[in-house]
Amino acid sequence: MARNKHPEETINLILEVAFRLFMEKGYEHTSIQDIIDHLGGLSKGAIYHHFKSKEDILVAVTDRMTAESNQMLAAIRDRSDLTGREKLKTIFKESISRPVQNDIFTVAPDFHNNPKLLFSLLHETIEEAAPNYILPIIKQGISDGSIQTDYPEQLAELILLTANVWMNPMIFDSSEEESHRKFMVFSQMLKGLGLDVVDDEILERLQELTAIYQKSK
Amino acid sequence: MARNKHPEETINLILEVAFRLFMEKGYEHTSIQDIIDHLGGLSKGAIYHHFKSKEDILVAVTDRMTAESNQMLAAIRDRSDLTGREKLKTIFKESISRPVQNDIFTVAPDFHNNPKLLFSLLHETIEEAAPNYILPIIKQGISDGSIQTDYPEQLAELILLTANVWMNPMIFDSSEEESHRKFMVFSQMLKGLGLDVVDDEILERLQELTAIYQKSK
DNA sequence: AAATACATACCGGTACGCGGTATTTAAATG
DNA sequence: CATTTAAATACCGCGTACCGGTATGTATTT
Repeated sequence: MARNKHPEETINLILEVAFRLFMEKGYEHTSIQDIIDHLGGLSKGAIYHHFKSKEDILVAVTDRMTAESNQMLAAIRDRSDLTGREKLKTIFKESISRPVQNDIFTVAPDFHNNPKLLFSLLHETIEEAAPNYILPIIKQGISDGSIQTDYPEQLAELILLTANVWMNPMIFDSSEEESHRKFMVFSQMLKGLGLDVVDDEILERLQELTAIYQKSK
Repeated sequence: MARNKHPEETINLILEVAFRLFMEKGYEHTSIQDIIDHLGGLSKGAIYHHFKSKEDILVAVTDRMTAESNQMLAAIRDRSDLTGREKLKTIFKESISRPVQNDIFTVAPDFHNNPKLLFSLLHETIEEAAPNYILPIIKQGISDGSIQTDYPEQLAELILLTANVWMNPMIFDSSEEESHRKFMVFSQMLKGLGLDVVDDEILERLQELTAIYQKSK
């Protein structure tokens, strides 16, 4: 295949194909050859020119998956018109109406056979998203008096772990009712931790979303 | 090597070797040949006679890992001299003094390079341990009035997810101080969910254990 | 001319299949 | 009860297909 004047297109192609295959067959059951076969003429050399390993592709894929959501988190974090508590509330509303991974919901992936991808996401959640996005907001909330806690770091982790993993219907398949009950426990938990950020509007939107996901399966 | 009259001994040997290697080097970096080399003369044929795949060995290994802990949970669940809340309290005490996977703490495995094993454990926790052991106890607690909740299933899941995954120093490497802070948030969370089961004795033991784990690394 | 974007041929290692053999177990026979 | 026999089981180890990754070559762009 002829050399591409815009290599980023090649990179994007590789990532799109890899993403789709990782979702369909799982990371471990997707071979480099599988990816090549769906690249439309490109070869192994192309892949290993742009990525140094298969694992490197996985990291790039997960980065891509979380990029959109992270941008949203960063934007809210950097606003100056909201208290910490209001920012958290905004995040919950946003992540429900425009769910964490928009593309993903159309693919309906199966995390059950994708331990490596799941782990990658888990890692991203705890090591990146929690300290970089949620933690600053909680700290601000402590300063402006809208949040009370002695353990901001742990709170940030626990919130994201619960929200992004436990309540994630792609990871733990839940019926609409179960999802709702999880959310009730979640909001009760937050209240118990001094974070009263869930209102009725959020609750309604969540139920709608879960219904949509169920139908797409 | 001569044929063993008691094949279960061979199976046990394979599982013990596999367990150790999976812990030391991770599942993915342990080859079948590695296992064979530590089997004392047994061959590839022996392995594939008793197990149908490498993955099959992993499943058997994780089953073994959780068996001990599950026995403890079942024993407490079936006692008739305790309220639901007291049972939960007992479980926390037990799982701290004799931690979930006793062997593991002496091996100090690296879950960071073991996504498959981690996933296995996660799955076991949510799909088996929570509904079969914690849930009945919570339900009893509701009956005998020692626990109040409208969402017993979700509570069981959340408790175990938090305790077995988030607070697991093998999964999320924490300093002694961080572990302590996690535990404070955990107990605060339980309190907020209507489960006041953590006392000072439990707290002390946890700190001791974390210190031991830190030193063995 | 130098750097970049790919292609191709190749390497060591992997999980696993499979034909074959030795041993044990159980049933049939004397 | 003793012996033979048939079948099931435990194990061997080479062969195979495939895997991720590398080294090197070639065409295109800058």
